[in-house]
Amino acid sequence: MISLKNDRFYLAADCVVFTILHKELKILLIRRKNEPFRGRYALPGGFVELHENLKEAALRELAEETGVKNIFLEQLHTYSDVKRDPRARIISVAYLALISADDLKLHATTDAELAQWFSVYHLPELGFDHHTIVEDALQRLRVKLETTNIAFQLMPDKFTLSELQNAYEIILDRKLDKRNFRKKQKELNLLKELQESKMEGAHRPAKLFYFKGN
Amino acid sequence: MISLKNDRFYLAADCVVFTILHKELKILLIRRKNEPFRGRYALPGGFVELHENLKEAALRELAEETGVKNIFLEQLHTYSDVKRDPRARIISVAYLALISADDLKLHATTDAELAQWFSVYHLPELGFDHHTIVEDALQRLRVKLETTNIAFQLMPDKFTLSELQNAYEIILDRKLDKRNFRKKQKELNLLKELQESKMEGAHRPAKLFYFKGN
DNA sequence: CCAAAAGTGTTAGTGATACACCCATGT
DNA sequence: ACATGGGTGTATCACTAACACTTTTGG
Repeated sequence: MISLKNDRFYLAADCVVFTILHKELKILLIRRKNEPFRGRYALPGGFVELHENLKEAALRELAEETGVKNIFLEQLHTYSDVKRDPRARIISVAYLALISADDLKLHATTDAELAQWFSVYHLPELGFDHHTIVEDALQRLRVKLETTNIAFQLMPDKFTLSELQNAYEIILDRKLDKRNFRKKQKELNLLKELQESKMEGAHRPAKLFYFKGN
Repeated sequence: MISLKNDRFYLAADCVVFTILHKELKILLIRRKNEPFRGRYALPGGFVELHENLKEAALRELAEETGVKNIFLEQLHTYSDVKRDPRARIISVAYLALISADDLKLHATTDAELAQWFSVYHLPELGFDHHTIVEDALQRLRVKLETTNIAFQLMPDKFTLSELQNAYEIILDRKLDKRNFRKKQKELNLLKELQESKMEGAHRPAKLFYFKGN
């Protein structure tokens, strides 16, 4: 896309990709190579092409910029302020994306030099209206965490109950009660206990579970 | 808009306007004067213009097609299937709109001949993907009804508790317990009782309330 | 006095919260 | 034996659900 015209709309799909890494809730940002906001960070994303729908565009952009596939995507909101992009009339459809830190490592690519993970609590300055988008996404993530099974999108295939609880605590930014958390998980009946245990550190090994739905 | 080109995107804002009328949950549909789907019904809406954002476009279209102003609007979802409009690549951003049947009468306009209210349970065939949009909107309305104060957007300024309960029952499509409903409203403390009563029919007059927030 | 909708409390059940100790392991 | 995180049950509180009769009016 060399030059943008002022007699039409352009459509972009931008992704707020969350993961949990090093006990922090992180989002993926890309350092911009071009104007506007050259050198600043922004959400991964780009222009939708005429032959694809929005979700396809979001998946394609993510694959190109980060190498990630099979990612969980949910449409968040569409941003349309007339002046949100100085170049032209660009409408951005934002997606909430979740990925397990495990899956991440498998897909590192060449383009990855420009991509970087930031704690949501220590973001750099972002281009466009991307701060607003990130806030909306975080809010949505929290609501969904407490009302759906979305959390498992952030977990590896096998995980311990403490790891799961940690994920909740990190996202909600508050402590949860261990016994109540485990009781609830048992009642929800979404997890299947494995025979394996996770051995690490000088303490009792933790049982591993996987998400079986119901 | 005479002819549409195939080298670009067009943006539309479409509204699912709910109201409660004659004890039914209704949505507003417009009979199409032009191809495609000429003669069929479709959601009110139209093309976004370059100088306005999506919400402004939705409000403008509603005003033009129905004369309604000051309506409650919330962005619902963006629909982008490549083939959703046979003419060109048209992306539709759908809005959930709520209006009190009272406010409605005040704003009837000339264009209104083409606009008509239909029970959500007895819709005619709709053009485009508008059936999907309506279903999504209804689902969202129900969730919001139970988690926010959105219901008051559908009520007149003054209303009785029975009228409010009726609105809930009509939207959720199930009976609610009268005593529990009233107790909950009292606890929520969002209503202010007026001195007036509503006298109609051969029975005890009902106290009127208005929504004061908190 | 009859019909019709308004109005009003109590009880049981279910889910959320608060809280403290023993267990299995590595060093 | 000690340090570390894993694992477990019970009591209280808050919210939801079920349920029936009296009141006020117009006709």
